[in-house]
Amino acid sequence: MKVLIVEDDALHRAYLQEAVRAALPECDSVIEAADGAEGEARAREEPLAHVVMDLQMQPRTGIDAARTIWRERPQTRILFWSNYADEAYVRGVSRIVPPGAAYGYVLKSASDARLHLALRGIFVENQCVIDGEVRSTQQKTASPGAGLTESEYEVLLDIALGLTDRAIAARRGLSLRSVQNRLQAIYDKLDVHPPGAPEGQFNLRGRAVATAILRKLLNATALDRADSDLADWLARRHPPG
Amino acid sequence: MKVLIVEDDALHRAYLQEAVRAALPECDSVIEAADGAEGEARAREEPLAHVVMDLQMQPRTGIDAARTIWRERPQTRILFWSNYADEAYVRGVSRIVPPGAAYGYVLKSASDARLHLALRGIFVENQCVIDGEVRSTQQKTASPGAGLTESEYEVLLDIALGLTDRAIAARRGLSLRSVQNRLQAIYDKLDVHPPGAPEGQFNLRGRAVATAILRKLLNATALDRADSDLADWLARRHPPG
DNA sequence: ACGCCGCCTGCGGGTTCCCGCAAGACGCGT
DNA sequence: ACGCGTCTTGCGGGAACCCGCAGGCGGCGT
Repeated sequence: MKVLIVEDDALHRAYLQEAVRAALPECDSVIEAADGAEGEARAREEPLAHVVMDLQMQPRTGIDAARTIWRERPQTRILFWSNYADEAYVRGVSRIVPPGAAYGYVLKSASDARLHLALRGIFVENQCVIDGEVRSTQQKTASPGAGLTESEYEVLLDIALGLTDRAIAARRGLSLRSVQNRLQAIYDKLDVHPPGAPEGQFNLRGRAVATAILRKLLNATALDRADSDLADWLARRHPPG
Repeated sequence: MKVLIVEDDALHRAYLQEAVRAALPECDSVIEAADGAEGEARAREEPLAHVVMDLQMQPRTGIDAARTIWRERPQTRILFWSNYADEAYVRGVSRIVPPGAAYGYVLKSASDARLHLALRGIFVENQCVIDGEVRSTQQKTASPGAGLTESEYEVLLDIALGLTDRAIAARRGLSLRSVQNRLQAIYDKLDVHPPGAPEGQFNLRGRAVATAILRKLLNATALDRADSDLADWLARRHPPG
């Protein structure tokens, strides 16, 4: 068995190397990559079916790398190893995992034992191993009470990018009023309406984005990706010239 | 000489311990703390004049800890050791460093040699040691051409929090129009005006926040702090009841 | 078929935002 | 004192936003 480690922090990389060798005696070769792009290249070179992946890397993130790896070989088993369980990350991962694939999500703050179990569970037993904390935020997004719909989440990204209602309507193929309906649903679910403060204190649109960021529903990398997508779409609509 | 290390990641803490012992043979005792609150406590217990401080910690950040340490003993020398050179962090540090104090800002991606030099420069030679990358973003904020004024930055935080123009005016003691002037200056400096896209594509207010985040001018922790400040202010204005 | 429920859509109006114009206020150099 | 630049404030209007109301679809249980 070969294992690929993609992680930009040298200390963490060394620690992972150690942990993999300890947990997987059947592993005869460990390959390291220091960022997303290098990780994709290594995975392409030789048939690697086992990857440990950091999420926050520059400029290509772990999600970017995982997406291309899974696109080429959906059976690859990937263990995501991250500092945070932000909803933005969890959503990002959920969106790209191929049907039936085994993967894992373990926090860097987890104990050696937890990491050990996850490595064996995913790479040997073909299970999905998700840290409890991650699992709970995962469930929050699915519950229909709170938790935004996928389409509401898209609109949330759009207002976070600073698009007008009209632009969102054009982009998502909706009427203006439908966009505003989604917005009201978002305001409602994010509980933006002033609790004790007088009316008119908040710009709901702005406040929604702020609370989304404060609740880790949005983060800088998610915004970054959304902004590139938007740039692409704009370029297609108004070809350069 | 005693040195205090405040860092939540165990691996990085161990690495720092090693680096301090290697660079400072005159250091006879190294004390460790795993978060901001513990760091403040340790610094208070014994007269510690030399601190290495991580910035991103939960729940009390390195900036929080440094502020209280410096408030009690302004002569303390602090080396900030962080993953990023986000303008939000750099601004946060600049705001709290006491006049004449020696401090440093080194990135975690720096080489052992750079860290070594910084440790000796700050703790022994009483110099300020700022990584080049950090220095350049520091200068960007000072140049009057680009770079937001302190007061513009405040207003930027306010709109990022979702306040209305009127609320900002009340909070900052300005007229409505002045707030809008600041906003226009922000829109101008952040280059929010549609480059090729047709007018009406963007909600300038929202777009300004988005580009500020994309350019690392704002980040989640800065927003978090601003939101607490806002909550305090609201509580003072509308006492609970 | 019928009613119910959810989502999409148009209309209307009250509020907020964006910004050009112009009149003070303050500091600063000559 | 004078002129100049920067900052502040008021006014006004066009655009965008927030949202209640009402009608039109499509699915689902009885």
